[in-house]
Amino acid sequence: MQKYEASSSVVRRLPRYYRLLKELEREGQRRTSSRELGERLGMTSSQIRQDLSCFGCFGQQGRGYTVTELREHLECIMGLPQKLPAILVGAGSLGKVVSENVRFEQRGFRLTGIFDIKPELIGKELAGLSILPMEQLETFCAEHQPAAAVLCLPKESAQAAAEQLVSLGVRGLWNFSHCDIAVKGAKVVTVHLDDSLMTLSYHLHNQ
Amino acid sequence: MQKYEASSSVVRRLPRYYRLLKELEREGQRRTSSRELGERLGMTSSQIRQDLSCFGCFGQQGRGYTVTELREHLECIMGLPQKLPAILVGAGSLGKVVSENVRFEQRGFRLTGIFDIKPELIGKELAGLSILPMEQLETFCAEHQPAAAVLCLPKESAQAAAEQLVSLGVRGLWNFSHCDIAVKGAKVVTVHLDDSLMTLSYHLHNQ
DNA sequence: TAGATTGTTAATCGATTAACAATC
DNA sequence: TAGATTGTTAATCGATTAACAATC
Repeated sequence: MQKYEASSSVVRRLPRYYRLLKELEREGQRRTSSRELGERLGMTSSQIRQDLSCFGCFGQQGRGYTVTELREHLECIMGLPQKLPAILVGAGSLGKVVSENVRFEQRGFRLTGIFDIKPELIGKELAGLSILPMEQLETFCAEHQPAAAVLCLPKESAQAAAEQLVSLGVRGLWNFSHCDIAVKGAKVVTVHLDDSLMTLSYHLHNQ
Repeated sequence: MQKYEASSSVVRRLPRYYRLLKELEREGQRRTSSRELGERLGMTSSQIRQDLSCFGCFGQQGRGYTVTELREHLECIMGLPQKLPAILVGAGSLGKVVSENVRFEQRGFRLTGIFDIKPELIGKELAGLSILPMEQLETFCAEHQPAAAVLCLPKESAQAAAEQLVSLGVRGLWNFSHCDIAVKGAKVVTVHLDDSLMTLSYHLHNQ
């Protein structure tokens, strides 16, 4: 596994590049250039070349890039083929939508377990998995070694659950709880829907 | 309505400040300082003072900030009390969760209408509103003048719906469709769950 | 008064853009 | 060969951090 040196500004843009390349593939386009990519994304061709250069050389001077080839390279850079085992903690309405709507298999993960604390949810099926009680979390993790966990918990219990998960070997958290989480030894990516909506409010308020 | 000059880096941090201040209020704390805020958020006190200075002077030299006062200022800066009328377009599973879980009233908006194209959803209730058919969108907008719309549509129909909404007077779009949207005359804030998950994959893949 | 902390100006750092030699 | 476009180095721009006078 190759390691790269890229700033978080660069990493945040990789999925956009990936999305556009898949779109170009659907449109049947074979080759492209940093100029074309830049135009379609509303950014400079310089930035695209600069970003890609963090990871290697994927084009040909004078000829540009092969769409499929570049798309595959981006997939590998982001680790999408690895399909790391992941679990979902919290099977309420939000957890349900996330488990059913997010295409984990195409995004680097494989959902292998779903947990909730509520007795009435245990045994119900979600995304093809039977919801398990939190008491089984420890033995499940020992057996299946999930690398990541999706947190769909109320904010009061999120931090404690995060710490438990990390102690059980989880290295990445995708956090939907309405709070920030701080844990040592794991990467946390938080989705703050409320923050996103507030920035929209800001922009509408300030012209 | 006062206009401010703040970069998007600053705007993105405002909700975090706001969240922390509400937390401090819950903890019963009266006063705080840029040093304390910075420590709790893992950033420098300089940045916090610099960010706030885009909008005015909210502290006292030597004494810091009053928690509640600063929280109220942030609320006004982000326009949270304005409660702009907003509609939801697309009442599928994602739209359902968004309408039921997002606290629009505390985030600058008021949900006044929900629309879907599927006949079997029309008339059903969601977030206290009866789902309306898309055919009524135009007359509804003429009457209620929604300032914003939440888009929970498949990516194929998102762009066209966005354009229609903007032509009907909508000035802001909160986009959950799995695509980017480009419209003139409106602010678009897109929530790319897939992108967020891919950055987690990237970080786990690259150590 | 002495210590603390703001708001702001200056210095530094990092990210974006421009330029260009290499070469397809 | 001439035109196009990469990968990379240099220049510019913007954002973050440091420093400090003002003052509570």
